[in-house]
Amino acid sequence: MAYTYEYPHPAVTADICIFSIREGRLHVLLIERLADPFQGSWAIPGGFIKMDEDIVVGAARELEEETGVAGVPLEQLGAYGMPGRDPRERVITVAFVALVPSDQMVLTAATDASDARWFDMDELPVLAFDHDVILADARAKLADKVTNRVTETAKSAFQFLPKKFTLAQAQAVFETLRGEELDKRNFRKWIAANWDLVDLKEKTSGGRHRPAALYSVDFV
Amino acid sequence: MAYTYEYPHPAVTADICIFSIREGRLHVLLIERLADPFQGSWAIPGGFIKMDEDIVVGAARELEEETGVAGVPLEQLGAYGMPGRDPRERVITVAFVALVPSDQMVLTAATDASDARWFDMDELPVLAFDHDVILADARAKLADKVTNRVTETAKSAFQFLPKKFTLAQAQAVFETLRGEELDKRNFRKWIAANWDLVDLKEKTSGGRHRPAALYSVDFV
DNA sequence: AGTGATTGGTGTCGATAAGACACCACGCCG
DNA sequence: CGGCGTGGTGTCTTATCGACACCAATCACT
Repeated sequence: MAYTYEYPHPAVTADICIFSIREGRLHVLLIERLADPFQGSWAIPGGFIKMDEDIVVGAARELEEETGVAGVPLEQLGAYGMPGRDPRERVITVAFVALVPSDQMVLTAATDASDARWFDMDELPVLAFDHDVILADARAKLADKVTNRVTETAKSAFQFLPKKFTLAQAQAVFETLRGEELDKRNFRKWIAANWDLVDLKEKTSGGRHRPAALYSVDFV
Repeated sequence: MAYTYEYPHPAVTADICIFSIREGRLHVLLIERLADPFQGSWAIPGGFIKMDEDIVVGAARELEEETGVAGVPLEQLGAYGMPGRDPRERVITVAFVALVPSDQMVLTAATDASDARWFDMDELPVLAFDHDVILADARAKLADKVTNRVTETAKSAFQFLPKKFTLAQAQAVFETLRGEELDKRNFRKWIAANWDLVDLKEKTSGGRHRPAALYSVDFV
């Protein structure tokens, strides 16, 4: 079956920059391209938009197909459409940013037969197409989102923490997401002011150091 | 001539929200649709992306074709692609925001035979497609851009002022762009801190009131 | 039991930005 | 010459941010 148009149409894809934290470091999920162009290169996962689905829905579908993760808030980054970015045909991609908990992802990436791997953001391979540019923009957007407002995206940050967590653990997560070190006292002021922390009146034990108080978060 | 693809492709357009100030009020340029769908409705100008041009280049081309204005910084707003937003076929549009000087526009809109009109943002007609949503997003983005940073877009604000202007004139322009009234003293502090104003040591005359000092801006 | 290592936990100060707010100055017109 | 209309100025409060240093509690080891 073929589709014919009076005028040329570009292909439109949705690419999703899927960030996670693994072993305390920011990672991004990339897939290895099995076919030309850029065969063997790594690329941001994504795929073609279907004709009957909204762009963000298509992005969510691709995300679920490729990782099994659903219900994640997706933030649109923008459209990238430089001619020649795909040597086969004109492809315009709409990029999204997602932040997903690492443990869900490990599971699915393992069962998924396709060649997908987490990459440390500081050890990226050469990327296909213009995905290096997109990923850099996505990295900046992620840091900005998590830094500033109490958005859905920022709430996802707490998925990297156990239900009961210490403030030091929380600080490590936000430092990783923001890509910079934070002052301990200033961070504690910030998190107390911006999130509804519940003091569980419990303490850690077992470390060869002073026990830490445990907290949980209440979302409004 | 026809173009055939193995899989269906959406059409991709660039729509440009062209803002200007006319008689002290924020206006947007809309065109009347001559053909179905939405024949007779007003719409944001835009058009199809060519296969060999970048999206922002296509947006600039459409802007110039429809208004004669070139060299204007375009800011991408995002992609809009809800299915059914165009009843004919699947159309994904990438929206841009432009701020152009009013006098250039009057000239071109007059020579342009197509039916284009400036609309006061407070007296908008019913719009075709989902252009009401896009325009609302564009309005917010415009206000944000002009408010905060010293960007190219913000520099365009000074195009609505004569080379020699009074601070009251400048305040009126920024109030219009931001959509809110500003405190006189705070505005003067802000503009002095953020822009390189040159005191021309001249004064207005002719008003039945105290003369105003004239300034010009030096861009860095 | 003592000591050192390790992480937990706390408060102040200064700079900066933003917003609220009121009065006199000056030229023109009548 | 008086009043109308716009021009022009400074202080205070508040909130936010970042820089910055010390003691506390537990554990491991001796």
